[in-house]
Amino acid sequence: MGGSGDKGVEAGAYPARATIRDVAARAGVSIGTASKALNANGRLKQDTIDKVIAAANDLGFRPNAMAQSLHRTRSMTVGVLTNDSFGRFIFPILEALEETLAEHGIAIFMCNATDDPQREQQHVDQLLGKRIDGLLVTARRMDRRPPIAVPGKSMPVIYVFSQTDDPDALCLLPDDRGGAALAVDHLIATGRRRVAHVTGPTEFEAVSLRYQGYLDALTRAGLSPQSDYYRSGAWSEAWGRDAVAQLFGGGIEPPDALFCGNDQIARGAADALRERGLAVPGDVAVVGFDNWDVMALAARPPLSSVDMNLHALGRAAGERLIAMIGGERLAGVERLPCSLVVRQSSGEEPQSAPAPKFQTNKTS
Amino acid sequence: MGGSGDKGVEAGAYPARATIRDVAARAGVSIGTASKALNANGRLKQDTIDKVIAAANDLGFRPNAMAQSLHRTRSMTVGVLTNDSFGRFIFPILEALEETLAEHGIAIFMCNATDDPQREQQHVDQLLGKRIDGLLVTARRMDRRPPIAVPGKSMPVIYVFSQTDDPDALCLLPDDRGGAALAVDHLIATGRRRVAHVTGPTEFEAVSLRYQGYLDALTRAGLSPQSDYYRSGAWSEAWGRDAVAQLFGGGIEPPDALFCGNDQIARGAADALRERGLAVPGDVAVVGFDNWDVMALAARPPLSSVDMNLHALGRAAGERLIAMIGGERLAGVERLPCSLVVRQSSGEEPQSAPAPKFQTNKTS
DNA sequence: ATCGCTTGGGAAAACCTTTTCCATATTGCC
DNA sequence: GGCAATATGGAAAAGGTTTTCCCAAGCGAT
Repeated sequence: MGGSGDKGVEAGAYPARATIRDVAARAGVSIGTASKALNANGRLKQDTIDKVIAAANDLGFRPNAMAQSLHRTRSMTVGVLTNDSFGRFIFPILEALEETLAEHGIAIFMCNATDDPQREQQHVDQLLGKRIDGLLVTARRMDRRPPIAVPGKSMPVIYVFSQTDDPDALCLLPDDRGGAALAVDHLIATGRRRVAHVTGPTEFEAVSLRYQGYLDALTRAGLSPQSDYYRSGAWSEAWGRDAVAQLFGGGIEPPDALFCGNDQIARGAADALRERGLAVPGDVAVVGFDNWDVMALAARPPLSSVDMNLHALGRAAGERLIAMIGGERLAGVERLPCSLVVRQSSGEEPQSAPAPKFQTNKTS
Repeated sequence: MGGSGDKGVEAGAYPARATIRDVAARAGVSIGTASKALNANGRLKQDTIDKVIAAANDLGFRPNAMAQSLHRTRSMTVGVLTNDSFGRFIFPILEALEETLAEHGIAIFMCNATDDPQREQQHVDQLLGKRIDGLLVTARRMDRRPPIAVPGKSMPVIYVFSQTDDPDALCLLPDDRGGAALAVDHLIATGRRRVAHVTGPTEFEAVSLRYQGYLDALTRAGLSPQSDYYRSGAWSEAWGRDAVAQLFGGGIEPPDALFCGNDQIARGAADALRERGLAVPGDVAVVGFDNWDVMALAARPPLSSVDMNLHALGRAAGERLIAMIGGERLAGVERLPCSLVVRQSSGEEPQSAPAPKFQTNKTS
C-alpha cells in the first residue's frame, strides 16, 4: 500500500494525490488508455486493463471529480441552505435528503446563513461558483422567505419545510391542516365532544393551518367550535400548564380533550392535569403535534401525537430535486401527509400493541 | 439582469452558465486579460478592468470553482462525516464548524454513514475524489471508532466529539471529568455534603469520566465517596425517577444533592423529588449535564447544568482543521473546558441575576 | 533618430480527465 | 505475398481558469 514516494515533500505539506498520469506511467500506457481502462470504455486488451487497474490500486488513485465535472454537464453536487440554524425539525429532513442523494452519487454542500441576508448571498455566490446542480432551501417556518436570487434561473431550487412567493419555485411542506384534522377526528371518534385547541403564537402559519384542521374535524362531526376552547400562547410546557389553568379553573365548561399545537404544550398540559387530579386520558384526552420522542415518550402518560413524517419529506425533496435536475419542471406548493401516532394519552386503555398509524390524504 | 440568450436551449434543460470566455468576448479582450481584471492581478488599464467587470456583471459570471481548484493546491472544501445520524449534540458543533470554515471561504461536504462501514467507505472514496482539503469525523460517543483509512495520509483528519486509536489523529472532546468536578464542587461549596451521582449506562466513556470528576471533587473536599450514592441506569427521565425512589425510599441515608449524568435524568429526578414532597433545592439540590435548554429550562425548577460548550468545540475543530490544512501537524486528544450554568435547582434562592459561569481549566 | 524602459495585453501552458479520431500492428483471406 | 479488416492503443482537443512569458507600442533620454 502507498507507493507514492515522498521525495521533495516540504515539511508539513501533504503529499500530492496520484493523478491518472501517474497511473498511466506506472502501467506503461498513455493517459487516454488508462482512462479507458478505468472506465471500461474503449476496446482494450484484458491484460492492459488489468495492468492499469493494478497500478491505480497501488497508487490509491481516485479520479479527480472536479476535473471530471469540468466536461460533464453535471457537478453531482447540490447545495443545502438553511436559514434558521439547523434545528431539530431540519435534522430528520437533512438525514433523509442526504440518504436519497447519496444513492444517486450526489454530494451535499451544507450552508447556514442564520438569517443574515448578506451571508446568505455570499453562500449562494459560493454555491454558484461550485456549479451545484440544484439548491435546497430550508428555513424557520414562521414567515414565507424571500426567494433566492439565482441569476438566469440556471438551476432548480426547492424550498422544503419553508415557503416562498416565487411562483416558479417548488415548496414542500407537511400537511399541517390534514394532520390536525387527523388528531381531532381521532379524539371525536373515541367519544370526546368538548375538544379544546391549545397552540402556539398566531404569527406562525402552522398555527392557523392546524387551527383550520381542528375546525374541519369539528365541522365534519357536526360539533360547533367554541371560541373559549381556542387558546394561543407560546410553544412551551409552561404555556401548556397555564392553558390548563385557564380551561379548568372554572368559568367555562371544562373540555374533555386537548389537541395541542406541539408536544411541549401537550406535555405541560398533561402534567398540569395530573397535578389537578384529573386523569389522562380518563378525564381528559391529550394529543400533541410533532411526535418528538423526547417529549412524547417522556410525558406521563406517553403522548399521542401527530407526526409530520419529516423523513419522508426529506426523501421527497431529494427525489423532486433529482427529477428537476433531470429536466422536469416542478413548481407550486406540495403538502405531504402527516400521521397520527396513538399512545396512552388519548387511548381508552394503555395499549401494548404497536401504535396504529393513520395517514392524511396526500394533497397536491 | 440576465442577458444570456436562450437560443438553442432544449425544453427542460437549464441554461449553461457564463464562462470567462463569454466575459472576455463581451468585453473585447482575451480570456487571460479578463482573468487578470477580475482578480486584480496583472497590470491593466483601469478602463479595461472596468469593461471586464461590467461584462461579468451583465452575464452574472461566477468563476467555476472546480476549474480554479484544478490548479490551485486547495479545493477549499472539507468533508464532514457523521457516523451517528445527526443528533442533537452534533448540531451545535456543526453550526460552529460551518461558521468558522465559511469565514475562510471553505465549504463543507456533508455525509452521513449511519454506522454502515460500507457506506462510510463509499463516502470517503467520494470525498477523496472531490479532493477535499481535510476531513472531520463525528460519531456517537460510546465507543472509540476505527480510524478512517485515508490512503497515503494525504490530508488531515480530525475526530470531534468522538475518539479513535490512530495516534496520528487529532481528537477533540469536551472535558467531561473537569465538567463533572465543576458541578460537584459547586454543590459542595453551597453546603451539600451527601452528594449522589445518578448517571447513564456504564458502557459510555463519558459516564466513567464524569464519575471520575465526581470522585475528584469529593476527594478534594475531604468527603469519602459512598458506593450507595453511585447509580447507573438509562439516559432517561424514567431512570431519574427510579433512582430517586431508590435513594429516598429508605434503607440508606438520603442524599442532600444529586449530580445527574444528563439533563433528562436530572429532570426526572426533580419531578420525583417534588412528588415526594421534597423541595428542590431546599431539601435536595440537583445538577444536570448537557445544559439542554429543552430539558433544563422546562424542568421545575429550572436545572443547573454542565454545558459542554459544543459551539466552542465546533469552532475549535474548524480552527484546528484550518491549521492542519496549512501544514501544522496536530495529534492526540484535546479536551475542551465545560462550564457550569447555575439555575434554581441548585441555588439557595431563586436567582434573577444572569447565571454565573465557571470554566474548567483547559487540559491538553 | 535610435536605444532602452515601461505599460498594456495577448498567447499558451498547466491543472486532470474524458472522448474522439487516428495510427499502427495484427490477423484473415484470397 | 498482398490486401482489407480488425484489434489495440496513442494523440489531441475540450472543459474553465490562472499564470507565466512574451510582444508591441509608447515614452523619455541621448
